[in-house]
Amino acid sequence: MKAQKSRYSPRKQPTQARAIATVNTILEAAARILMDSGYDAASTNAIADRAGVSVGTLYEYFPGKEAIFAELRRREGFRHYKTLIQDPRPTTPKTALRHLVSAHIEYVRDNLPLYVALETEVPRFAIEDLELAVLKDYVPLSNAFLEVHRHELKPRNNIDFVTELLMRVMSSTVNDYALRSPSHLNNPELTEALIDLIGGYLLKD
Amino acid sequence: MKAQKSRYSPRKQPTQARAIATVNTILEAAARILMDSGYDAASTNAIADRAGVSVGTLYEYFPGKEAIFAELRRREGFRHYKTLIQDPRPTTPKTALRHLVSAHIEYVRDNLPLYVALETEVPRFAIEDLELAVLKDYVPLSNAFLEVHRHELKPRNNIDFVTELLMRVMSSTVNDYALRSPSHLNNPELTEALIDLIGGYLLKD
DNA sequence: TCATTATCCGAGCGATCGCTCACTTTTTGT
DNA sequence: ACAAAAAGTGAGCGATCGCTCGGATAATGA
Repeated sequence: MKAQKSRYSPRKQPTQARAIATVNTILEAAARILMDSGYDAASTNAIADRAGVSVGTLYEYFPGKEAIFAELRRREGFRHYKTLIQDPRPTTPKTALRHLVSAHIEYVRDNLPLYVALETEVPRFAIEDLELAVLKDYVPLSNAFLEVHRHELKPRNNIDFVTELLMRVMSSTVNDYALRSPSHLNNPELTEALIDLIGGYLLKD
Repeated sequence: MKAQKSRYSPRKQPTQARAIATVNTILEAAARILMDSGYDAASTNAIADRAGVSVGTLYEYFPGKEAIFAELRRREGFRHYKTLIQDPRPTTPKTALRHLVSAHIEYVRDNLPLYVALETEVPRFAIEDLELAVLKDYVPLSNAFLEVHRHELKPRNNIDFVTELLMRVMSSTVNDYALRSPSHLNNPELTEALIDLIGGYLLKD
C-alpha cells in the first residue's frame, strides 16, 4: 500500500524541475504574506499573485489553502528538528543538554518572524504528523542516551515521563518567550537558566 | 479623561438588566460555538442565532466579531487570575508554590474545552490588556512575597528575571499539556514534578 | 400619562473567499 | 518530428462573511 494520503497532502507530485520550483515559489509567497499580513490575508488568490502564478497552478499541487500551510509547517518542522540532532557525538548529559537548549533557542531566534507567524496565525490543523516526528523520534533518542548515562542522573522511577516533561518545559517556555518577549531570546541568561533548571532536576550534582 | 477606549471595547454600555443578560447570552453563545465548531464557524450571524437575538442587537454592544472574543478572553482571564490569588495567607514559599501550581492546573483542567479553544482557535488580537493584568499584577506580588522569604531561597542576582521565568515555565508547560496531552493534567505526578522542578531551582534544600 | 431613551429586530448590501474548469503552452519520450 | 503528458492560465461561480440601517417595541422618568 502506498503512503497514507493525508487530507493535506499535495494533490499531484511535481516531476519536472520547473514544477518543483513553482511549488517552492508558492510556499515562499505563502510564508511572506503570512509574516507580513497574517493568515486571513493569505488568500489563495493573494498567494498565487505573489508567487507570480495563477490560482489554477496553485490548485494543481495543493488541494486547498490549508494544505499549503500544512506543508510549510512540515518543512519548517523538519528544518528545526535537523538542527537539534546534528550534535557531533554528545559526550556527557550536561553537554548534550546544553547543545539541545542552545540549538533550540538559536533556531527560534534565527527564524523568529516565520516561527511566530506559524504559531499564532495558522490554525492548528494537521499538526499530528509533525508532533509524531518530533516526539516519537526525539524522545526515544534522548531516552536511549540517558539510559547509558543512568549513573549520572538523579534516580527517577519514570524516565519516559521525565524526558517528555523536560522536553515540553524547554520548548514551551522558549515558545512563550518567542511570542511574548522575543528580545529575551538574545539574553544568554535565559539559556543558562534553562540549562540549570532542567539540569538541576535531571542530573546529580 | 475616561478609560482608554480600546479598539475592542464594547460599543455601548448596557444599562438595563435585560441588556446585561443579552450581552451575557451573546458571550455564552460565542463560547459554545467556538468550542463546538471553531472560530471560523462562529460568525456573527451564527452567534446571534444561537443566542436568540438578532445581529443588529449584537452590534449594539460589540463593534465587531473580534470584540466579542476579546471580551470573552478578558472575562476568562480574570476568572483564572482570581483562582490564583485566593490563597489564604501563604506561609512558606514551598506551600505558596504548591498552591500556585495546583490552582493553575486545576483551572485549566476544569475549563479545558474553552481554554483550549481560546488558545488554539482565536487569533491573538488584543491580548496585551490581559498580559498586563497578569504579569504586571502577579509577578510583583510574588516578588514581594519572595523578598520576605529571601533567606529560604537559593541566592540569585536577578530575582525579577527568575520570577518571570518560572512563571512562564509553569504556565507554558501546563498550556502545552492542555493542548497536546490533556489527559496528563489529571496525573498528580505532573503537579509534583512541576513543584519539584521549580522548587529545586528556586529554594534552598 | 406620554415623551424620551434604551433595546431589539432582520432583510439584505458589498466585498471577499476558496475553488473549478475549459483551455493554452511547454516538456518529454520515441 | 510529433503525439502524449505535464504544467500553467484566469475569468468567474456559488457561498458566506461582517456589518448597516430604518424602523418596531419596551422600559424609564418626570
